[in-house]
Amino acid sequence: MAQSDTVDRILDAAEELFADRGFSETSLRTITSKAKVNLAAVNYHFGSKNALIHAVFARFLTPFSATLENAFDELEERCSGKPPTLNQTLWALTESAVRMPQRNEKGISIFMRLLGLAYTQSQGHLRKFLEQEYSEPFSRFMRLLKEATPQLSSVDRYWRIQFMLGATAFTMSSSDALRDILQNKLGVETTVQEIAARLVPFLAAGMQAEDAMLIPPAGSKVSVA
Amino acid sequence: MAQSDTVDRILDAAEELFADRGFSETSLRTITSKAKVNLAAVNYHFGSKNALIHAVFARFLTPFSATLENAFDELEERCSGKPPTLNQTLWALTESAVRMPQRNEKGISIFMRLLGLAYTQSQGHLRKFLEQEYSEPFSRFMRLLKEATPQLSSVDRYWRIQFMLGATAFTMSSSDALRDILQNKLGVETTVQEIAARLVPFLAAGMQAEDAMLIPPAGSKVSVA
DNA sequence: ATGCGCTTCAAACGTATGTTTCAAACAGAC
DNA sequence: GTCTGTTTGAAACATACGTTTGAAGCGCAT
Repeated sequence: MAQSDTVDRILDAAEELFADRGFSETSLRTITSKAKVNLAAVNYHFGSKNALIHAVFARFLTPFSATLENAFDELEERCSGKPPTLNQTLWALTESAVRMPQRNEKGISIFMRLLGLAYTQSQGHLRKFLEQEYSEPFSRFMRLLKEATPQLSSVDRYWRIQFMLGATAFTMSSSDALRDILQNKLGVETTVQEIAARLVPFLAAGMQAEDAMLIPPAGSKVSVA
Repeated sequence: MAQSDTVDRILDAAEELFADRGFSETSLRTITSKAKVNLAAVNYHFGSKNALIHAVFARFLTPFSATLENAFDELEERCSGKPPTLNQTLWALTESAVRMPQRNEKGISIFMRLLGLAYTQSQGHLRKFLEQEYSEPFSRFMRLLKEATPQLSSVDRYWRIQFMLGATAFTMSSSDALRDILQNKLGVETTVQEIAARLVPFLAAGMQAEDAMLIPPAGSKVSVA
């Protein structure tokens, strides 16, 4: 090993194990054992377990962030002034995720699962890290969404964006389990790309839903057609 | 304390702490300290930490399950034979959740957050427990959804239901935080009921979206209107 | 008052975790 | 070959966890 692939082996093992079980549920000993490196190597190369978690995210988020910026650049250029549509914006995001160079066949699935975990499990340090490092493409995505849905009030748009994030993060964070269930129940194989392809129309339709009743039916009975 | 409110104090503390941080991240010592009971009380009254987790879920899921069954009964009776619409079904669920008697003002938020955790964090034992104990109302909800969306394929419906669950669980699980952000950014007050009122149309629209492309546009460029 | 379940309590147990230590192994420059 | 800075190795460290223990406390029927 010329200049030590220890770091990469640790990152590979950690990435997969984190995606499988979450962060607190994955011990350094499990990681180093899977990576076939010494236990102390993690603290030697990364400093701490939290720093390792950051490194795992940085390794795929940094190139993804760049890819995404390029996709947004192309999109805005192609639209030459006119704001891109909602579908275009969502697809730009999806394509960037799907087309990321993957280390292995599970790459995109792990990628999504980690993103979901980042949202649902982040205990402070990770959230801070992600906000500080990757706020720019996130802000840009928000701006594009705003321009693509001028008919929405700020409040409506705010909540619907939350709904979109929720559906995405939640689905992706357990997509392996969900895929297994589907496989057993209906005998259908599903790729992450197909899930994404189903998700985008769902999100776009929800985002552009007619503004319905703001207050639920007064009585305890439901009477909405 | 006539017949010991220790059990309830433990359940209250555990419920809130679990919702805040997740299961592995919440220690029995934190729970018993917040509940102001002895550490051994958990194992004495519940047997184990996993059993405590089950008890926390059972305490709110059992009455909710009953409320939901009633709501579905009423709904189907009112429709007298005809399958209820998607909106009606979603509203029945929403109303049941919102109208559940809450132990405190954070009740519904904790309720949702725990449901989200159950989905994303469940390490086997919890999932098994929930599937065994509450499969009936869940199946019934699924059946109603199926009848309300006959135009969807089984696979499409399956994934869109996951999207709905995700948007709901995710949004509700952090609705306190999200409400605060909205309050600060746009100066708007929002109740959980209003969030639900915005969520249902979003979900209904997504659920009934036109079946769009199943495979993303072939080239690297996005070209969907 | 006594005895009997049930509950609480402080303390300990065994195990697992993240982290540190320090000597050994190693690679490359001279 | 020898030295030097870097990386690995086995072992230990301190801490936190879930769980168990056995004595003390309590309410209550007798």
